[in-house]
Amino acid sequence: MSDKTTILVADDHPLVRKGLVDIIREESDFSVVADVGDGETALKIIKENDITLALLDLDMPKMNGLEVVRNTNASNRITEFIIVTMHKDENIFDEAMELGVMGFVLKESALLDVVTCLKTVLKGEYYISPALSTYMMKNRKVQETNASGTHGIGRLTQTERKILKLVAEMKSSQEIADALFVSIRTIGNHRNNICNKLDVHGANALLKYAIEHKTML
Amino acid sequence: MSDKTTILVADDHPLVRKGLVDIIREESDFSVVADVGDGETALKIIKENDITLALLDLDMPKMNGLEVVRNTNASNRITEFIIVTMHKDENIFDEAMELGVMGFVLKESALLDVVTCLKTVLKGEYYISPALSTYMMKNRKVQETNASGTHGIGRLTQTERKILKLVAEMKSSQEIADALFVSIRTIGNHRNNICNKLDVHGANALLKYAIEHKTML
DNA sequence: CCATTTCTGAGTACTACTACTCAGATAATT
DNA sequence: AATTATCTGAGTAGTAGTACTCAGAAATGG
Repeated sequence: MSDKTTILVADDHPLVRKGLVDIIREESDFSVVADVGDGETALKIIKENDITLALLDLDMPKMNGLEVVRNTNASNRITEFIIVTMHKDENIFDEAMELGVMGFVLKESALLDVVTCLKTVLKGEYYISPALSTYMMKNRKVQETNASGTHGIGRLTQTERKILKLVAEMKSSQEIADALFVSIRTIGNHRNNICNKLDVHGANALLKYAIEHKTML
Repeated sequence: MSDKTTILVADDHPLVRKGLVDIIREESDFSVVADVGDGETALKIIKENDITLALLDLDMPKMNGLEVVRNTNASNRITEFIIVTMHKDENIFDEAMELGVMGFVLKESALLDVVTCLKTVLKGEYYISPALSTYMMKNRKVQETNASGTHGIGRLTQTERKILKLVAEMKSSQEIADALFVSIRTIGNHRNNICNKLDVHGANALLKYAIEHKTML
């Protein structure tokens, strides 16, 4: 046994998986110890073996890439995760960042970018596909606003924030009322108070606001 | 007179215009016969002269780049159009494609990419900034779905899909009506037809659906 | 003890969207 | 020439959410 970096590659598309494995094998420091085609198998291997880097496709049978991360996150993990995906979905990107995923690579990137990503993550740094830099900038901006400004969400009470979260999940007032065991009138009042505190107005104003700001809820 | 390719450059920002003209002048096959600062002048020159390629900024005084294209589209035109813009707006991109624009370049691209774009369009091929390839892929996917699948978005018409996109951007029916220059009743009917085709029902059903599926629009 | 905040519930008016029907104009297809 | 699809516009009814006011109960804090 050498001190090579152990890598797991998970992608349900054989051709893509082979491409990934081949390009990684060309690096002498790297050792692909497993390549699998679904999330469940990937999770099993990660839990039972000493995997340094796990390269996970987002769309996989049985368990997607993020679910794999979520299920290993609980225990003390030594594995770092890299998500590979075809789609630039901002919500998925946000969720991946929250889960501590260190690499996020689009399949439209060159294969060599994947190697760059692996090396970067191994150094403990983030590697995000350039095409997603927009999202990163957005989040940074959000955090700044959140830290400094008192205007908005910070002034909401606990109940109000809970309701706003449910609104962001596209629940109707009736559904929220049922979930919290209160009258729909109460929810209506809370929604109004929230609207006033956040200074949002007009049709579906809360729903729109909640969706746009759900990352800071 | 030689048989050089005649080019018009339109951009209201003098510095950008100079940069574009300079880089194009370095190509011996190309001849910049006019550089102007607003859409109206650009349109006039295109109509009265023999312009092969028109490089149009999107945001210009008096008449924007797409409006210039729209106004020359009617007559038998010999000019091919390339739109240059700062913003990645999917709707504008879609509209440009519908108008038959052959090139779409982001200002964040390298200047040399513009030359590549000009040469590509001259060959009769499309040139789209790589950063916008996502949008192109989306459209392709929609067409595939359109051909095969009967369930969902694929069955929507172009207008319906455009409206659904605007809904996903949280525009109200009134805003959409204004944007598309039609009655709000028309938008209402389209929304209803979309709801039926997608089999979604209830309050804000379309908005919820549009937001959840906006990646496939 | 009193004041404030928060949560709860209700009444009322208005607006936006959904749900349904109808219909004329246009363009493409058979 | 007739059919079909699409886009356009309108009418009408019902529902959800916004906007505003009022008010009682419980908890917090001076």
